[in-house]
Amino acid sequence: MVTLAEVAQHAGVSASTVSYVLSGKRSISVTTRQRVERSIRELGYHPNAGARALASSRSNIIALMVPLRTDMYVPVMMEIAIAVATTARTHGYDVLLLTGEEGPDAVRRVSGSGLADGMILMDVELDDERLPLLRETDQPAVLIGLPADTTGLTCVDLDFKATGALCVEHLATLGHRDIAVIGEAPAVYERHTGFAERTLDGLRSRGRELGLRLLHRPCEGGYDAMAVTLSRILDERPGTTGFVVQNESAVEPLLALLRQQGRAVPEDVSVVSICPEQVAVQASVRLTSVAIPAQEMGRHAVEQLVAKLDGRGGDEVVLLAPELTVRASSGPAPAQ
Amino acid sequence: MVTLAEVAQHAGVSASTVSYVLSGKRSISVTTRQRVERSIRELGYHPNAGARALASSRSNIIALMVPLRTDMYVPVMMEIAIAVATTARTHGYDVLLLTGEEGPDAVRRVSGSGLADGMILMDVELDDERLPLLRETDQPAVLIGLPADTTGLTCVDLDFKATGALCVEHLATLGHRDIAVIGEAPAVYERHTGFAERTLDGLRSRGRELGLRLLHRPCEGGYDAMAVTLSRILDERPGTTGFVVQNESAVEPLLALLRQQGRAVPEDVSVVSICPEQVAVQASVRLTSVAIPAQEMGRHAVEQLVAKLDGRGGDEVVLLAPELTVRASSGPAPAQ
DNA sequence: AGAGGATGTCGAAGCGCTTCGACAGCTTTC
DNA sequence: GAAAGCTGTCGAAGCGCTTCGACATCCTCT
Repeated sequence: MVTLAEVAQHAGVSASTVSYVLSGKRSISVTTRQRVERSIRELGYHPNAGARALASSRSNIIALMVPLRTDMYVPVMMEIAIAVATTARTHGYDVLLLTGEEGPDAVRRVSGSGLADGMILMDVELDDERLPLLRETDQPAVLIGLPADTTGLTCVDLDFKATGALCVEHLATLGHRDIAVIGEAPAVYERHTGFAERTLDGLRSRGRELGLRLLHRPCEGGYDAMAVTLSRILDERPGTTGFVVQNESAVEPLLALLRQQGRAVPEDVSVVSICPEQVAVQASVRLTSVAIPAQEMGRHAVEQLVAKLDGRGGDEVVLLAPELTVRASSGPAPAQ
Repeated sequence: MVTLAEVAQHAGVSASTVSYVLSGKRSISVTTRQRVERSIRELGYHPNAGARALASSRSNIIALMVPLRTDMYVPVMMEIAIAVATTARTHGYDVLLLTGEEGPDAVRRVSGSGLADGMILMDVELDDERLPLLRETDQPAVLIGLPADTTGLTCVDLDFKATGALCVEHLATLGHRDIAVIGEAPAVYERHTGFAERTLDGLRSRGRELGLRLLHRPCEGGYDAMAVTLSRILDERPGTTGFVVQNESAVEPLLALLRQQGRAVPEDVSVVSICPEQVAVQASVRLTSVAIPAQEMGRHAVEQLVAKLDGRGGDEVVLLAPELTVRASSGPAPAQ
């Protein structure tokens, strides 16, 4: 293993000079710099991460805490994780993958051991038990998701309230009056995951303003659960012509069931989905949807965190504006 | 930040004693150990990761390299990643998430900097460009997937050849003679991803033994691509009654199309899928399938790697035996 | 009783890096 | 032309831990 000292000797300079070439924290003459850089290349030198962390008390590592559960939004999580990892690299950071399993202790362990310089938490619940710890250890951190109390925290998320509003607006504009909302699994609401509630809030408040009739039903996803949910909805509100779906694994079953019942999409019924772009495009009917900007969220989170670590910028809540893309699943409401 | 020295002072012992309590590498009297452990708890001590890594040249970190591409098997990847992370924790390791973006350089960087003690590579291609590096730096590593040349490497994977064989056997047993194989996207084959080719190998060789007629077609997945692929298949082999599908995003479109054409599953046509359990269960027809044991693969990979790092065990290729679960999508071939 | 072996603890060296202060050799300034 | 200021480089200290050899003690054999 090549060390700084060996590089220094090879280049005929002192160790500190090599260090300054690497960090750029002091000015170095052009000739010296080039000599050192050449030695580094020739010897194939890579600074030892541990030594660096010890001496500088900076590990250049960001911890990413993903939920253990794999019951929802897996592709979104993955996309975020990958975006976090690649964005982090462009800022010189690596990413440590923590699962929710360890629970809040992970926060303590990571901040106590100096393993990571900061953390990004995904799947934040409204009243997340990791937050008190985060505040008390004042770990630089960024949340993906929005807890109930955001004071002193930096958060990044899609503006789900606006998303909900956007969906009903679109359907209202097309003339739909009776709208059913197929939501996430009941467990998601029980857990008080913020995004589900905020979406609902947006749907309802804008729906009320527009004078729509809204019916919200959580749904486990999958074909069977969707069948039950759908028939209940149609029993209760036979005039339903618009659907807003916020549950990836309910989308395709819903389309299949509607088709099966002879309800044509979008002629008889319009469907708007809140889901990743890929799902919307690959569905059996190309879906009018509000995309979940997973990459953006990951990127923003890293950038906020890096800014914090650099002493720039403070606590901020970044809500990304939703964008609705009209595709083949929504159209004018049928004449009464 | 609490240091070892502070703990030592608080407990009235030397620093080395505390270190030995922590590592268990020398015997310590019960009373001393308890005193030290108490101090650790009271002060909330966490060993500094950097210092530890520097002194011991062990970081207790495993690097996990996931593919950048998110075009296939995303939930599987995620499940593996999570299994890797949680299993690693039970062995005292953390996981560093590397994306394919950096390419082979990541191997150099990680092994050069001592950032990680070993690595796990996912999505290994038959002739993967990371392998020479792995061999030359002799990084302890485990591959998930099987390259062409496995000498000197430890690999973990599903036995895809046996998986292919199992699928055709099942269909043959039910009396199907004309079988179509819906494969991964053409790009996957072009990239020479081992698992796709091995599956095909298993399908073909067992199919030949059983005297079946096999037709293999790659497919992009999604509704439209599947529609084209299916109609081509049925043009060419109208008597096809069995389908083997190895492409998550083709499964549901296939079922929808068959339904639409009035071909009942499993009465007229049987479908066997190679996919994660969840997909099989949630499909509109519960699918007879060979599950991709993502968790198992992640767990095995970590265990192999940890064994290597502990100096136990050597190079080995672990192929997990496939298991076919019969569900509602396969049945006896229709009478001619 | 004294040699020899366990057992438990300590001191010190050193892992590879960053960073601070020092300083030699310049150039600028009045 | 001496004082003052830059620039570029170096030496040394120290980050917090592990680990090696040394050394008391206390047992256990003959």
